[in-house]
Amino acid sequence: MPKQVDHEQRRRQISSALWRIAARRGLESVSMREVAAEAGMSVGLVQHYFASKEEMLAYTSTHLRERLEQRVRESIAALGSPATPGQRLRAMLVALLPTDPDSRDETLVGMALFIRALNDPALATRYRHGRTQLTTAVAAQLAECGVHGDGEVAADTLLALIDGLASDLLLGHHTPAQALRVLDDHLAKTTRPAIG
Amino acid sequence: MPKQVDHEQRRRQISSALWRIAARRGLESVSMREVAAEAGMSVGLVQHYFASKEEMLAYTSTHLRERLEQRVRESIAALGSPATPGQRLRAMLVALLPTDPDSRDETLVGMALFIRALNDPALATRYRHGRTQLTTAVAAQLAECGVHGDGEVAADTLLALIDGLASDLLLGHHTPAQALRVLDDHLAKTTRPAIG
DNA sequence: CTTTTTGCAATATGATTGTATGGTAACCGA
DNA sequence: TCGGTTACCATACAATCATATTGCAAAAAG
Repeated sequence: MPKQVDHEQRRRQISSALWRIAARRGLESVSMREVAAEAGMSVGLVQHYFASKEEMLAYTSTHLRERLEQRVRESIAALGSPATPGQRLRAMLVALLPTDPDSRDETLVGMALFIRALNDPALATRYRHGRTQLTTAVAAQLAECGVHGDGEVAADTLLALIDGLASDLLLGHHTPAQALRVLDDHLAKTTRPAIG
Repeated sequence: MPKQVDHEQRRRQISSALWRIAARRGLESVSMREVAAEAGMSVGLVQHYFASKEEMLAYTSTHLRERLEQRVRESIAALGSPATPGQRLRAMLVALLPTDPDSRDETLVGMALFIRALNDPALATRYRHGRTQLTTAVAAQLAECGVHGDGEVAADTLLALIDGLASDLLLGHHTPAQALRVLDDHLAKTTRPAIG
């Protein structure tokens, strides 16, 4: 057989082509042919790595999620070692916002896939688990900040706020600076009394 | 000609068929044939009232927006005449949340159309204007509550929160009761000191 | 050496898409 | 009553879709 190939890398390569198309022209423009062309390969090869379009979209969905988690980790790590819990919380939340072209594309496609998943119970369940994970992670950071009251409600509040700000950023209703102002304003009012 | 027909009513009827399909099986399942079948008419008749699919989607988008504004008005009106500014603000925000099957369907389709609009500059501009209108309206209600600080930031915070809560409701991460708890918690912390 | 197996492409298939066209029947204004 | 307009349907059309099939060349396995 021809030189052995890294399956996972090929899948990522195809998936990247997919969300480049989806980001530029929408999920509805994603077809086997378009993806193959963008990835610079034949339709048959795309089929070789993904049995169906559905499988390709599902893979992209988890791939995007992994990249998101990585961005969060990197954002926290970039703070350096002497960082306060409050700084880590903020870094985490900011990393969830689409503030540069790359994250903008990822968020845009992620939202399109999310909406799509709402009409499919199985997919929706996966997103629901992911969403619960996020709440848990944010609540943990909040606990380290020593906030008073129900940490889970506070975490859900923050994540809902982030989700809305993300939409506003994609729409162009906010600039990144404006979105950060809204976020910081909220953080100041809700966590500052406890952080001191 | 056959008995004169109310064009606007026909358009609404077709548009309703469209978002019934979109809510149940997603925007990607919306086709001329499906819409015609759901509306109980021929494809040709749908074409008679909408020159293109794009026009049909655009109409649905503004139709949904009108219904949203109407829900907000009704929600405020339902308070009765002796209502505090704080109650009016809350009624307005709650009306934006998908808390029953009908509003759930509308929000779901509205979000799908929103994501779609992000890849079309002209449509995005319309949504941006609508979003700005909302901020203005909420800021006005906030002003009546006599809040301190930047009313526009507070309004944008509230609307971003609502948007995120709407997503969480659609996903099933929150029940309506949970979403209201998050909203009320936030309102208490941000407006109560001023309302007294 | 064969003999598989594997990466990859070309093409076939049948369904579905948005839209265009041609028609029929009903009703209005003249 | 008659030309013209309108509501509506059936169907045709070319494009595009996801997927299945076939084939071939390269390299690993025997």
